[in-house]
Amino acid sequence: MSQDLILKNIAKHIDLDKEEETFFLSLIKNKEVDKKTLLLKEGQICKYINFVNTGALRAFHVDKTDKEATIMFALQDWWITDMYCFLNAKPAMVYIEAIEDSNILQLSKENLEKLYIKVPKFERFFRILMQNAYTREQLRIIENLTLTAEQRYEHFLLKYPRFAKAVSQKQIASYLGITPEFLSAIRKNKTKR
Amino acid sequence: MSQDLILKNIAKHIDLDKEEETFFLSLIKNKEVDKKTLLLKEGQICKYINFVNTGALRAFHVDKTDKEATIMFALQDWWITDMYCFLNAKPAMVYIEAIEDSNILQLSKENLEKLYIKVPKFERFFRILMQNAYTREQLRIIENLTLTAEQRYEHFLLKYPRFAKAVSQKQIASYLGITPEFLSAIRKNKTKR
DNA sequence: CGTCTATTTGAATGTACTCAAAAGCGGTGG
DNA sequence: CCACCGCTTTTGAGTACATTCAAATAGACG
Repeated sequence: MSQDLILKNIAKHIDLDKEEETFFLSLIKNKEVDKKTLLLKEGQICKYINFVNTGALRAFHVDKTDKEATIMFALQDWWITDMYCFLNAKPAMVYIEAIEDSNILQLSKENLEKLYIKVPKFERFFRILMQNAYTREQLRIIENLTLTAEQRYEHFLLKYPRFAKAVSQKQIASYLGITPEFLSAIRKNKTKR
Repeated sequence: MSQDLILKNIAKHIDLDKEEETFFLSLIKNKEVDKKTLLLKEGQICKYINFVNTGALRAFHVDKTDKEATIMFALQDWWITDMYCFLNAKPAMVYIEAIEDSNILQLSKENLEKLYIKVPKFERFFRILMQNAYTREQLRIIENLTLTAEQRYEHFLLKYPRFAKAVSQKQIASYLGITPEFLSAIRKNKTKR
């Protein structure tokens, strides 16, 4: 339940003094969740941005035909939320699920606004976070547009070896935008060569 | 060559006083480009973030097999750059091209850093810009993962009617991640019904 | 141990691509 | 003003990539 990790995460981009650290921590809610718990369901208001202190989360969208699309995984030291709905206080389009027993640190929209007012440096912190998220997603789009499923799977393994170990094939398939059956076929072909 | 538009664009998210406006404008470079001019080529250092004052730009990636993937269009009042390379001073992965005669306002990385120091409110402005870009790309990924090409085309027309008028079918196809031939077939099917 | 879910396998199908060729369209120069 | 050029769009046939459905097998967990 230590809060070292989140402070270190913040220190990557901005410097806080003791008082600012204390204020920030006072705004954070600590939450223990078991594997398979849903932190957010479609249609709910997304109140929090979540920092993974320990464990792992997954954000996914479910369409009318019950097809899942994994939007992102978040392992230790990652931030995750349904950003659109968090920012605009709209009903969530995605589910966020614990894929392991996890310890999550939550920052609410209201507290984030307080934080921006009292410690404007956090504008910078979240700017950098958003920049990184944006460029990551942009790269993912390029890959989705130009690569075959097999190539995307290769890239995924190279870029996110931590994810590849932590999550099921079914979930990887839904991140890549293919069926579990086809991912299985891809893996079979790979070993054959 | 007026700078009203960019100031209005900024005023959507933060309030500047006269002095701050003047300082901001002093950092901006004005550029007129003809249709088909490349503002950025793959491999170059991406020095600027571009604001479209008049005209239209397109960012696209070209893979080993010469296949183009359009990353984004930017019409009047939009910001566009190769964000990853702009931020990290890396060689660009994308081309940015004028798809009409355009008037572009450019802000360099160095000047942006100056701006952050002298007018920290801009941290907020670009945070919001990045947030919006991020959530937009995330939505695009969900659509790419769950919808067929025809559905994606429908959404594109609904969401970006301005784009649909300004750009060629070939470019729309490369934004949707399909071949021009297949987009042509989709359009044929649509009218048939 | 039994149950539930994940993964694999294979056949049939559908979606989108490649290649080639024709038709359309816009700009440029004579 | 028209003829020509280059590029975009259309069309169609053949093919490749990826899905669906069903069933068998393997793993995880209480």
